[in-house]
Amino acid sequence: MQSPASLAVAYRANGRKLTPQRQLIFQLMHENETHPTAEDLYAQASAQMPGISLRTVYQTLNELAEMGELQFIEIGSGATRFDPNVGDHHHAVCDSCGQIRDVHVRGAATLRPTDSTDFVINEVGVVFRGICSACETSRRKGSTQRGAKSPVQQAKASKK
Amino acid sequence: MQSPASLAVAYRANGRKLTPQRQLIFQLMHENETHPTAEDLYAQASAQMPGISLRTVYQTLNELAEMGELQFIEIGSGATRFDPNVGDHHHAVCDSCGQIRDVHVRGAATLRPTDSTDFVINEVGVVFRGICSACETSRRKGSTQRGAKSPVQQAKASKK
DNA sequence: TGCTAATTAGCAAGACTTGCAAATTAGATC
DNA sequence: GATCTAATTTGCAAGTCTTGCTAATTAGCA
Ligand SMILES: [Mn+2]
Ligand SMILES: [Mn+2]
Ligand SMILES: [Zn+2]
Ligand SMILES: [Zn+2]
Repeated sequence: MQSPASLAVAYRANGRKLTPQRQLIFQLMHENETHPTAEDLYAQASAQMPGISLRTVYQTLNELAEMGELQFIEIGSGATRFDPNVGDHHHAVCDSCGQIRDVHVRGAATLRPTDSTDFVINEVGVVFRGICSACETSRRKGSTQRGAKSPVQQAKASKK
Repeated sequence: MQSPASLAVAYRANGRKLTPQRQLIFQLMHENETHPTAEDLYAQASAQMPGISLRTVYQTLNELAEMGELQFIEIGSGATRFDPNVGDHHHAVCDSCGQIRDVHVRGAATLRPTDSTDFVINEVGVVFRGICSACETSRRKGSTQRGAKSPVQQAKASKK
């Protein structure tokens, strides 16, 4: 699934209706590479469809996830991020700006624990945490780099 | 840091006090292999120290994280789970019961994205999702296994 | 053109976590 | 041991994110 055309098919297959709201959200989500939050999407959707509700955005995202059209990503920075790319890929998270970018990792799919052999693995996810080039650059230019905080701590601190 | 003895040192080093609450939480956390939530810990702590507040549990966990004594784990199932093990290890999450177990993965630390080379990596995390042996067993005994839901969907559904 | 089940919008409420301020206390000082 | 004070704990209000509920609306079908 990638084209809006087959979106109708996917929805019908699930006994669901193809509403303007659903079409818009699906479209916005595929135009967006940033792994946005529901709120992010809501803002974008509102611009093109004034009156659309945040509730509908959440509902649609949940449906699409159920239909296997997208995945949720939780990096512990508050709101859930969503990802229209359900193919084989992984993520690099910048601990400074929170950006999540797609990355590919050779051999990731075949990684296995050296212990816990009695566990049926359905999925392997790799997450890299670090600093993106943009943040690294601005950081060198004398920004106040304080003592190291864990990614989570940082995420939580930035909420304030 | 592992022993309660050095806990005092760690706290002092940070200009902090060694309170009974902090000692208890630290102890409980090291006795616990389940990657419990703050609420889980609060329940355990309350048993031994009636009157301790949930607020204090959260506060202490945050402090310990800042001090590098523990890490937070977010698997998208609601509450944050905490992990007293800050050493090199990874996790296997059961999509059925939510259990998180520690696993080791050979070569995980040296994994690198094949793309995004302009990213300074501080940490590599691997998460396996699947079904634990306990769930797999009970599942075979005719339990009602419904259609596949994503891990997150399942986590959210189980909240209701 | 009507019918009806599905969907939307709006708002209340739930789950988890943090802010705040008054009361308490660990640890230093005398 | 008694005193002092900054740090800590509590309790509760409030914040953030997400979902429950239901009246009004609408897509898709006859
Ligand atoms: Mn992605
Ligand atoms: Mn662990
Ligand atoms: Zn960055
Ligand atoms: Zn299980």
